[in-house]
Amino acid sequence: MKKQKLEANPEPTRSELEILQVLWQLGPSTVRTVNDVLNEQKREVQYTSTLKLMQIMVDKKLLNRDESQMKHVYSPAVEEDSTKGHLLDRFVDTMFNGSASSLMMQLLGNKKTSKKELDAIRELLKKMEK
Amino acid sequence: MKKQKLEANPEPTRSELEILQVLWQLGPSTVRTVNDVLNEQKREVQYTSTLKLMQIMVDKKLLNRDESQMKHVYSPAVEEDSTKGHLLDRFVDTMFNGSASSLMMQLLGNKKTSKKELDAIRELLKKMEK
DNA sequence: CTAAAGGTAGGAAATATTTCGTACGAACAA
DNA sequence: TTGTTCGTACGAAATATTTCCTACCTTTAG
Repeated sequence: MKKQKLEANPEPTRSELEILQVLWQLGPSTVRTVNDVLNEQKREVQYTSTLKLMQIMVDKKLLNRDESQMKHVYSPAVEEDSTKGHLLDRFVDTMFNGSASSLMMQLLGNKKTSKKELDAIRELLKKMEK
Repeated sequence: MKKQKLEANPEPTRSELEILQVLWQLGPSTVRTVNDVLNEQKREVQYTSTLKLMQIMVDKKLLNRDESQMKHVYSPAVEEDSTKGHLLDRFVDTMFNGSASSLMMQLLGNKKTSKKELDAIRELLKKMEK
């Protein structure tokens, strides 16, 4: 890789997103912690792989790093809601031509969307009415 | 690339998805047609790049190719709904921990989701009741 | 017939992403 | 002190994705 595009908001890759999820959930954490969680919840991965990825993410401004301790402490540099919102937007755009209701149709057509989920969604819409 | 994972349903990459979109929309088409649409609607790309990608997609069983004519005619080998459904599932899983209503919240929090979209979604839910 | 236009095939290169080996320093237990 | 454990840094390799150059064939206009 010669040069990264130097975007204002570089999009996290899939693996980077996994790391962000962990940090959004746990708050500021060490590489060790993140790596443990990944191995528990996601997939097997070596410590140094996770380390490297998190270092890259600091370069990309996706994470902040507190180096005051020997064990560096990493925290998200991007907000959860806006990041997910942005990714969702792009997803809707590319997959459903920008139509949120098309996406809903897909969702509702899925067996995997439970009745409980549907009720929650109805609740949401009711609240929006007001 | 040594060996592709040989999955039953290889996931289309971003570029592959663009091509699938075109073919889902237009139906069976030549490389020339697909390439023209991509350059119009998406981004500048050389003819042979699109060709190569579509050839790869045939290998991956994402596309079918009719070689009976000199101008090969490509068509989707995967169904639009199930493909999008699958990708949506994974998206919900990785981004919203499997919660479709969380995704909805994001969507509703977005300015970009118009009133018209919301109405359409309500319609959908109403239909589901029955 | 000949040249130009347009098609496919194949491989190499460019780019992006992910993984990990190695080196080396600090902390800590014995 | 000494060696084991746990940390970071760096670079390279492995993998995946994307782009395009080159060769060569077929069709078509002249």
